Amino acid sequence: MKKTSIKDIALRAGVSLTTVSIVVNGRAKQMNISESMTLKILDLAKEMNYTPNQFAKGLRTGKTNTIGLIVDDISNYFFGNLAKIIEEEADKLGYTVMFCSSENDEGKSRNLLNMLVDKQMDGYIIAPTLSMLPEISKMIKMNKPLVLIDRFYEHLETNYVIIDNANASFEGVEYLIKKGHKRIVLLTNDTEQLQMQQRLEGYKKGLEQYNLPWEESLVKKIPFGMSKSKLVKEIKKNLKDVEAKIDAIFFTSNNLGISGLEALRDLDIKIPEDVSVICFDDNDLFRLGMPRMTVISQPIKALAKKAVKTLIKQINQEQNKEEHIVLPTSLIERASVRTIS
Amino acid sequence: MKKTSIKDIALRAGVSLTTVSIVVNGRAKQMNISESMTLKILDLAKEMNYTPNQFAKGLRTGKTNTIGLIVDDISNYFFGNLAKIIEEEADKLGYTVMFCSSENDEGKSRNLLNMLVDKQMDGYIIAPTLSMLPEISKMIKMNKPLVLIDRFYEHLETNYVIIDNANASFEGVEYLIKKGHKRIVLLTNDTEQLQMQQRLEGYKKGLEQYNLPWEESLVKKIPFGMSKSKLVKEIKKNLKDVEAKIDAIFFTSNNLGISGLEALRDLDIKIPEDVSVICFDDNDLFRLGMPRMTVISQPIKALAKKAVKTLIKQINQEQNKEEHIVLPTSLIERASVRTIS
DNA sequence: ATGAAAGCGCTAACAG
DNA sequence: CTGTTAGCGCTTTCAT
Repeated sequence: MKKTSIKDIALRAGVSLTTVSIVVNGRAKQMNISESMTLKILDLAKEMNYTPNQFAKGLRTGKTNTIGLIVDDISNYFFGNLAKIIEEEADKLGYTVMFCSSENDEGKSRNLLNMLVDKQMDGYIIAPTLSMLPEISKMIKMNKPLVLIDRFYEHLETNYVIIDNANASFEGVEYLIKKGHKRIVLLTNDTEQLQMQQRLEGYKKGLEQYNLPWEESLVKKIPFGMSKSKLVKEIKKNLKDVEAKIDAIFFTSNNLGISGLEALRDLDIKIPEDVSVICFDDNDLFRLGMPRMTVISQPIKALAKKAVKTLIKQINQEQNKEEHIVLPTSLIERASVRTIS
Repeated sequence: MKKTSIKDIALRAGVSLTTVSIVVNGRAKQMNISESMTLKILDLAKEMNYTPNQFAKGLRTGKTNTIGLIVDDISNYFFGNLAKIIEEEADKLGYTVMFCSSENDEGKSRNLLNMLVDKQMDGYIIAPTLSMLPEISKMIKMNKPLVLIDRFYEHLETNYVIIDNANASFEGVEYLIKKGHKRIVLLTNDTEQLQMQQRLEGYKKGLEQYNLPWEESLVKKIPFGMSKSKLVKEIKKNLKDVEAKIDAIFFTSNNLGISGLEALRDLDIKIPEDVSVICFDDNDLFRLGMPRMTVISQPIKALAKKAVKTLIKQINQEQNKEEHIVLPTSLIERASVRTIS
């Protein structure tokens, strides 16, 4: 049982391919096809269970109605939710989404990109890793619709939608300081990625503004891309030597926070009695774990919606210059920070 | 700057399209193309940055090297991880994955299915909702490679890979009973989906085997597809009337467990002092929340791998009959169940 | 050992 | 108002 094609319909309707093509593409009216013929063809199409062959269509028109999405890790809370909403939004506009996880793997990232370009997505939403820069530049030169999300490259002219990382981080540190914390560990990743740099900036600025000394030893940089169990070990190692002399820890990501909690538990350090904790990103564990975490929450829904909207605008060539969208975060106060008097 | 095609290469190499096609598809040897020509073409292809046009290829061969994956919700812990591993495995075998979330929405599910079929995936991995049955039957009749995951239809001959739900649930109940619990609430979804039915069966069998009375009022069925906040409310409502007279609660899914914990906290019911708790599925909250949850963990990795393997086998027509794969779960003992003496 | 040509299903320019 | 035709890029059969 083969798929019915436009030809089959034309044959049975006794008209030409063109007529059928026009009708099934909903352009009967503007092409002045007779009502009766239109109806007849539509009926036939339904009866014969016609669906257009996307390859032929794509080959002909170059459009796929598909957008490619590359994130670090689809199983991660932040990206999973992002992906979900992007899919929902895209769906509303008649697009489907092809997801890929880059796994923060240099090689894989670039392959993915090439593969997606191969498959001729109509556009791309990408949480870029550093190694993607050459590929992404190339795509921009080729005029591929593209929006970066969560992070961007400083010297690349392109659409992006991100959060105000530096300010978010500043607010976190400020909050801790106002609660009387002085010695604050920033537990972050050892990466050049801009968003992490900016979170570090915000931390510095916070200390500065409140005349707290900058101490190199309080900034702990963990290598990127470790397995969960390794990460826990690494955090423990980093925490051990400062443990006794700190007031608070600021985890700069979801993953760091989750493994950080595990590490603290293993070390039998109590939150917030022994040390206050604040995390970037929110999730079920932070929301409901004990104690409930005070977090800096990203506007996931808004990020996703803006990204899709911007991309589609670009695809439809309704955009005249790059959009740089920076969304605010919100600090959600819960129970992981004590007051020091 | 247009994409280079096989034609461009042929032109510059001074040979025909055919020769180029053969070479770039790695069939030079078996077609006896001269070594020098092969090399020349390959070099040219690289230099000109050739990548095949997937539409043309697809149109011609009918293959896409893409598999479609439909899950309830990509942002859910279980499905997110499943999706990630499926993608990894597929990638190893040269396939890419197109994900969609069905949102458990009857209408959307069927649209998705049709859309994926439209896009001519080479095969499909589906966590089916009940409403998909007609579409899925149709696909099977059309001989589309297909494997169901997480659940299946009892009377449909098809590949599936699932866990032994009834036994998993039985083991959970047995564990509680052996710890001295007698009045066990099963908090589950109000759905016909087979896996939930089987979890109910397992619960019943557990009670039976240990001569505990079956009480209708201890089985709480929550409607499917609620928002998180509604779900919490609903669980609270269901728990209130039995609260004082129960020993333990068995949540039959990730989502129910998460919102269940929130509900219990709101009601100020302490785990495990006031009530013991056990959950289906594992996640960061269960693993690290307070108290750490005793759970029935699904072998996500194995499920994903088996699903991909089975599907690819079917795509390659190396399969002679349906595979029904049932994987065991494991009970992870943590701290949410007390011993009653 | 290589080339010519047909055709996959569809769209759009042009013709009538 | 509808039909004819060319061509998107690729693979494959058949011919040489």
